[in-house]
Amino acid sequence: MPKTAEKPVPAPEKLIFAGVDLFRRHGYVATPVDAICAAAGVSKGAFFHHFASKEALAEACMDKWDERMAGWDAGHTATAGDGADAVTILATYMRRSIAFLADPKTFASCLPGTTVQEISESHPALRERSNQCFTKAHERFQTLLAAAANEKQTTVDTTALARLWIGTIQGALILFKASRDVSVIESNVSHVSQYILQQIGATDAEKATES
Amino acid sequence: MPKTAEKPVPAPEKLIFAGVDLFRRHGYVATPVDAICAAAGVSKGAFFHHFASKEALAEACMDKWDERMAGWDAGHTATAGDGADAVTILATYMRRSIAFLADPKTFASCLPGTTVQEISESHPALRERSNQCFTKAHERFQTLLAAAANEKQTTVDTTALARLWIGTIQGALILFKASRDVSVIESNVSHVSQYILQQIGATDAEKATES
DNA sequence: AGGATAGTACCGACTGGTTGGTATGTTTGT
DNA sequence: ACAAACATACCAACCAGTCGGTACTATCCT
Repeated sequence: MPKTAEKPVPAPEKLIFAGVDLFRRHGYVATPVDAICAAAGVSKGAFFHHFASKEALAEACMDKWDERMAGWDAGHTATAGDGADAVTILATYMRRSIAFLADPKTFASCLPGTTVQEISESHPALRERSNQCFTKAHERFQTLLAAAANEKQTTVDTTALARLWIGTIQGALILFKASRDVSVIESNVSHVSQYILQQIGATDAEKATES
Repeated sequence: MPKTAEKPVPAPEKLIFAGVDLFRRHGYVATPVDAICAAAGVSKGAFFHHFASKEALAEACMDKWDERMAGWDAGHTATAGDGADAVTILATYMRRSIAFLADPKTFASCLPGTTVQEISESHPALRERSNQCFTKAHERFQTLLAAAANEKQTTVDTTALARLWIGTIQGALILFKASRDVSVIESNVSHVSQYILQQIGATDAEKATES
């Protein structure tokens, strides 16, 4: 047996993974440190060895979340970017986002969105992290938006439209959590994506890109 | 002193009032019963005399919230309803909603929206109440929408548009909580109100109603 | 080589404070 | 007198965070 590597996932990573999952499902306040440890298969001693506090773990989770979302965005543009025009890239990005958001397996709850509501007035550092997640996602989307607008020679407030996109997703997720009806996500987000394409000046043909 | 009436606000009402306020600001989980009692100036014994549990109070708060929102909606339509056409009523309703939502004194946090995120997976009864609040608000808005669509002889999915309206508000409030920037609310909600009016088939003149 | 030293990762019993809820008694309106 | 409306003291469970200790490895001194 010549070192048949069996990577021993380090405790911090296991804790972050479990934290993201539990915080998303039960919220920051309602998730006890013990539950995170149990889910990660790690002792409490190890937890506080690697993280100064529960809040510190939450911050790390937020970073992880942003990393994941950035990865998803990058993964998309890498696939669709080959030779396609900017409007098509934007349109397919939005269409794929809908499918991604509506899939209960991968999504159905946004970490910063869930967290910021509870801790907005009590944990300034965590609020700031949540805001950063939104800002980063905003910027990534705005890039696609600006390219499309430039291609169409239209002058639009890409900042406002990007905020609308992020906000629509957050709102749709809340309505989903209340109603348990995934169709809200699809309905709301696709309405807004139509509106955005229209503001950019896309033709009807461009709006209806293949999946 | 011939009974110079000084209505002795009953304890349940005081508790509901304080509950709505605290739950909105700190969330359901992070708000201790003691804090609600202190804010209401009521003893803990009185609390559990009137409410079976913390969850029962939260349900009552949710009802109170719905009542308030319904009152606001009714108050509006009573003012604007005199002889005005349905499209104008809808347009001014949405415009006034923006001002209402963006005013930190009266709003900046929605009780069912804040609550449902935390308790969606742990308190089914509370989740159902939150959903009811959304449904009721949805129905009230859909009425305005249907009247306007009927007036314009346009066929639109008023259910979808009403969900979009509610969702947009929820999303805008999350982004506001993260960024502390009220302009997100104004920006997002007015974009969607433009979209809705456009779907209804309103003229540009109708879209730009006086405040 | 090998023993002392030090640093890192980890364990789990424990602590001090908090929480939702209760038990028991007192006041108040009728 | 009797019940509803309160008040106070209390409890068991729970929670974030601590602390003394162990196992393992790396480094250094002789």
